[in-house]
Amino acid sequence: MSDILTRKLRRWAKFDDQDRAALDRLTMVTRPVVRGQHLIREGDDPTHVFLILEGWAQRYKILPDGKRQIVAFLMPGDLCDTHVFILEKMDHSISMMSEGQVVSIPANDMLAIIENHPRVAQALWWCTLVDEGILREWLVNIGAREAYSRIAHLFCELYIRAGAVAREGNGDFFMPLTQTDVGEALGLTSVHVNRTIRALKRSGLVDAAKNRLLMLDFEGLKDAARFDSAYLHARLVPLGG
Amino acid sequence: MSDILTRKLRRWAKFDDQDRAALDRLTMVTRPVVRGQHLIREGDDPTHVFLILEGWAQRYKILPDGKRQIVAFLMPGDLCDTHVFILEKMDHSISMMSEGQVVSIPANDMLAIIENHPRVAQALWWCTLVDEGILREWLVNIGAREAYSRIAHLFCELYIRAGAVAREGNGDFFMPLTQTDVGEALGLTSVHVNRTIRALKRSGLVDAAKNRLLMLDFEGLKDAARFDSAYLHARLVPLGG
DNA sequence: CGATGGTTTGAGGCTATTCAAACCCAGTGG
DNA sequence: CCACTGGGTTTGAATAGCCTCAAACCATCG
Repeated sequence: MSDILTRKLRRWAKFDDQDRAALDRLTMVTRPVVRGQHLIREGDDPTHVFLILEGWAQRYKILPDGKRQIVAFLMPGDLCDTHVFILEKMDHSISMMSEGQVVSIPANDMLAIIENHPRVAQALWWCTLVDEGILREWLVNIGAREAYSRIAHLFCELYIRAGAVAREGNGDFFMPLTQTDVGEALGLTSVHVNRTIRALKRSGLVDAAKNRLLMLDFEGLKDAARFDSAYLHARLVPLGG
Repeated sequence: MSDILTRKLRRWAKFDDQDRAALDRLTMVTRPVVRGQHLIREGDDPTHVFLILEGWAQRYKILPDGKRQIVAFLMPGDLCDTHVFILEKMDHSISMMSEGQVVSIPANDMLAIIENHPRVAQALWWCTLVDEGILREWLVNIGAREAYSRIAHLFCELYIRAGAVAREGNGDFFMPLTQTDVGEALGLTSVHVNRTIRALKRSGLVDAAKNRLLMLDFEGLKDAARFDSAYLHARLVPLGG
């Protein structure tokens, strides 16, 4: 189960046995985490990189007036800030949205693998670029789409990133977001998110249960969102197994 | 003038003569560009990295319905997508907002310098991280602030990034954005941007002329924006000379 | 001097917010 | 086993912020 990183990175680079071994060594010591637990906080001095093995996390900032803006969702296989330890201080926080398992990788180990395993370094670059692409698309989503398509777009992205497209036939997948979370990610109030999600349900596009989202009509949802998965780059090709 | 990159990167790493020489070699051949000219377009296969020497550029995406969302402003010293050539296809376009000078750096030269000059590589990483931080802050800005403080926030960022804080005593600096640009960057209509900017003027915080912004009360503007420059990291320390 | 691109202004309408309360469900403890 | 609690969802009514459409204005430029 903890070779999830290798499996993810392998999409973007051919690794030899040494690469794989080095990656495996990183992910030896896992640590259970509970819902709400912080991996790191704004203002902290980052000394470790986190790898999510199980569960979802959120990256967010808090404004002086108490408002919260979520700027990313992290799911199994995602690395938090591969190179953030270059900076002095975290400018945001990361907390778990569900229970799960994570690995804390010391900065030095990370640096070492980057120096000694160019193919791994390249794959990590790739991840960073994809993350940046997601950030840009979020900007487009919040800046240029209205609530209905905005929420639809987020659901499409999460569906694909969670790898649920090909895996589970029925379209039901783990998605531990509250409506408040959705609002804080998309710049909407939870009240409006509620009303809009029911509109999506009424249209027969999705349904929801606690911690689960049910894709009833993925094509319809993509339509509503004007969703174009190009920005996720190769992510959407799971090539299962 | 074309040592602007070296000067910028020097903030984050100590270079030796070879580092400096390698950087200088990159920026030998400059190319004049006019306002509106594209450096690269969505869908293109990126083979070069661009360095802006003079003038401002914008990074943007176009939606199916024709709406445009600007996701970044680039100014002298900024590199466009240091590693984007790892990806197959551009997922956005970059065009000049004013005339200027740029350098096109072949991907291979870029790769070579990263491999052979670890200090330069590290400084480039730093730039990428800062760019990502800016992207996150834009998300917060669009998602969680109302028009008045949102525009104020953008102006604060541009003022600092343009290096105008310390340099020009009077607070007047080059800023080639139309009100439409501001709107497309912040998720507002140009009409509303117009009204809001006049409100900022009425409050005595800024004034504007063609291609110029005049900071009348930077402290007041920061207040209005709840601006905290931490996300720009070391950028704001110009250490002139 | 007309053309063009950008700014300004007005009026009306819609989207999303605010505030407030009710509701539902799962977990907890008496 | 039922009352209680707390987090999350749902609903309503009133309002604010921002948008749409439309037109006028202004400066610059060939």
